[in-house]
Amino acid sequence: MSKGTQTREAILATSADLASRIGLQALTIGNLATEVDMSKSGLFAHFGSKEALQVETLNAAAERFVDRVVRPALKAPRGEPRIRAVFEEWLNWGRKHSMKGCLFLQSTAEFDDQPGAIRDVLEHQQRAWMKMVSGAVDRAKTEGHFRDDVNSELFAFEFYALLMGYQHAHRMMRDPNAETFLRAAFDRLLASCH
Amino acid sequence: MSKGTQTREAILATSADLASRIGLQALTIGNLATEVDMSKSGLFAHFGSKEALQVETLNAAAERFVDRVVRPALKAPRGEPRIRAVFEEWLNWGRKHSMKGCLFLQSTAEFDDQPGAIRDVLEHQQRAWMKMVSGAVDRAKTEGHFRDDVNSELFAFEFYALLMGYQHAHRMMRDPNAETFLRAAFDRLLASCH
DNA sequence: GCGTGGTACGAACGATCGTGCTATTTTCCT
DNA sequence: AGGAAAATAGCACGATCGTTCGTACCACGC
Repeated sequence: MSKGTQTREAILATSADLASRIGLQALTIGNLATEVDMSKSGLFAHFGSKEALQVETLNAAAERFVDRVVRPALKAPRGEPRIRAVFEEWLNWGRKHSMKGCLFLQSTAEFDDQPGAIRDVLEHQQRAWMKMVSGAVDRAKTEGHFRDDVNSELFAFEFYALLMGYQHAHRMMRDPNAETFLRAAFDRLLASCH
Repeated sequence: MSKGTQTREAILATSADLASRIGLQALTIGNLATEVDMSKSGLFAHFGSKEALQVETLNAAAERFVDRVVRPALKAPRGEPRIRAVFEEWLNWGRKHSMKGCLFLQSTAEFDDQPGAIRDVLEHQQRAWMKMVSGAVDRAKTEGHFRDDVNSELFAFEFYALLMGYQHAHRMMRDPNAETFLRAAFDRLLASCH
């Protein structure tokens, strides 16, 4: 790996980190440069514009998300087990970034009202994620794990809602029961599909 | 009402409006002053600091929220009807601010990682809201609408999660089924309490 | 091992940030 | 109606924003 792409990846990792704490808008080239111990201009040269930096931060983070959440879950058998695996991997991933919050949820809230390249990337990512979940539900139906009349898109909606609710309870309210509640609600959701 | 508090309220209304679009951090005294057609310094004099402006924006918005969502719902009979009323009023309130997003959900995502006065205010508001919901559930239990073993805090968790999920589906994904999904999930939640 | 191109830096730009000060205007009470 | 008080504006400040430019360095293929 050339020196260029090497520092580039280091920048993007730190950027995702910082952005998930302070937000993708509040991220500035100056404080990011300080964080990675580079000059503003040296860092800037890698991306050409702040918006490009933001977009690439999201894309790089999404790649890592797929690597650490989606891909591992694919090792579970199709259908319901895989859905449970996605759920567990997501939780694990959240624990790793222990207290740093989810960049996607944060950015989504920030940019849902601001048309532009960033919003477009986010919407595309979210759509892929939702499709992945509803696809897994469809498979669970054909495998016979779920009833035939289960609405897979509705499932994805509720599933995503629970994850958002968990983040809120965990990070904003510091509710020690957050995970317990999440699991209870998730179990109830699964049970409703049998 | 004196001139001062009058412009002050106008500022706070516009501020909540603007903040719910671009975020509470991205809100600047300059663009807010332009929006309300005042000078930067004239506006600034009302609050003394940006943080105070942000805090008061949240508090003023919370007052309006109580006026337009919580208070009207109190006219419904205690218990389950009131819970349904809160749900409907929340949806109505969202429709009024048609496409402007929820300031509280947005700000919560922005500040859940940033200790300070703003986070404190948000946490306090969220806690009051959750307590209001779980309190209504408790009442529904004593009224006999809900089973005795319903966990009111878990209900509040799921309820809030659904509202967040709806906002996400509606605003980020522009999903035309968002409301349908929300209602279906809410009905399922209620049904699980009978 | 040398040259070339990719990589990083320092300085500077105009703009805007939040925040003071000092006038000036407007409101409100007697 | 007049005068104190409140409200608003004007101007300036240091800091920082994203971005540009010229230049130095360092890596790496020949």
